[in-house]
Amino acid sequence: VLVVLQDDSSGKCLPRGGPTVGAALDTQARRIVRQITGLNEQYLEQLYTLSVLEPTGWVVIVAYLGLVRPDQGDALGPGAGWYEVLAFPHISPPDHMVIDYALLRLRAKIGYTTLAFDLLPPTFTLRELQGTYEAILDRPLDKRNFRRRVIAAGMLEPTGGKRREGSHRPALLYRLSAVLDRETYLTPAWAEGP
Amino acid sequence: VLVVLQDDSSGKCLPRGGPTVGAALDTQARRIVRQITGLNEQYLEQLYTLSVLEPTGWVVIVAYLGLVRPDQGDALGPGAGWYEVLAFPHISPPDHMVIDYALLRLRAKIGYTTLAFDLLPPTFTLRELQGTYEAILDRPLDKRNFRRRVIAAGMLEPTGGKRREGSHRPALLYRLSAVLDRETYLTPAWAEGP
DNA sequence: TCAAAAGTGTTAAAGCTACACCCATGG
DNA sequence: CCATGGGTGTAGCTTTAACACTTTTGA
Repeated sequence: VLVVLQDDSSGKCLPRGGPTVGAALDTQARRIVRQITGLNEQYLEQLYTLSVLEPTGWVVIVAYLGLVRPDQGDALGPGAGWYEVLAFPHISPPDHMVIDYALLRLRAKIGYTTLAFDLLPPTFTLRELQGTYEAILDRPLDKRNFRRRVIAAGMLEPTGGKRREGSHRPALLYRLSAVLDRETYLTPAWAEGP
Repeated sequence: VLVVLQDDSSGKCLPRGGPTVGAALDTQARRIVRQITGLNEQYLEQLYTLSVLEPTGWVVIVAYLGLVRPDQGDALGPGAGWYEVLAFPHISPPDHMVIDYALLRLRAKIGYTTLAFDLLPPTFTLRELQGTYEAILDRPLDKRNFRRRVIAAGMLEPTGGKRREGSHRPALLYRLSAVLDRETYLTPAWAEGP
């Protein structure tokens, strides 16, 4: 599990952007992701708003969590790089807390949502799905129990295709079932206007 | 379950206050609760930050959820009143969403935290505790299962006292066990400075 | 034929739900 | 002695965790 950090006057920090007049918060967050990282995030969720006492005065930061599919390219703009969340370089305490909290939320949320699918291509093998969960939770999962759970949850549809990749049995391909309900997400998904 | 609303130019709205320079967000939230309602909240948690397009331009609102013990008085300042969350008067869409979301979070969170105890006096009967859960969840709970669960969760300590109130068997009194861990709260509890 | 990952069932333990009666008290 | 709310146990069901072998393929 990697996180994007950018260069800062004194080290590394999370990508950050100033406000724009005339746009909703979520829109601004998407803009900042694109401008600073050049990435196309698959999912964006507001995390927490904190106030920080900086040399110039109090600053209010609205933190967001964005998920990026690794197969969508990982080229970053200048001054930015990917870092392991479990061993990232020294950053400011507020940024550190935001990352810790993002990981906490992500870990809790993949348990009752389909968030993990936002980190995979539209079609994938069960092993890839399990690998995504294992990377986020940072612990191994039992293959049989895992498969039984995701199938029982009705999240999967077989595409009918297979993928051969190596000298062994090919894996069946699945896609996320169309009948996911985002109502269990426990995050407000309200329209904020343009 | 009641919510405080105050008078607004065109109806009712959630208590709201402008920013103060030189204070952390949580501190400001506490100040606003005290100033507008005069209440002493037992618990305060940031809910969500939304941007709203008002006649004067975009406004960013950092919404908080505060819990108030009913036994701590319910006298409100002028222009404010208590309303049933399940049947409150017409309010603006953003305020409506904040209330809906607050109730959603509260309902989810009493399941894995000790939040309900913030709505009770330090010492209480099991029936009072169950009543708190039932009011929040808006459905009846089984007495035996409820008692078994809260006791198994190790949340309770008998005080040794009883409470007689009526022509029937007196109820044993409990307090919240000192060994609660707030680490399951899934909310960042970071220090923001003064 | 071998190596390597894909796929597949069962069993035991824990947790959850539903449900009915006796207990202590005041009037 | 009766009305009232306080307190208690059990049985069926569902969910979870642990665990090992067979299948298909390319080299």
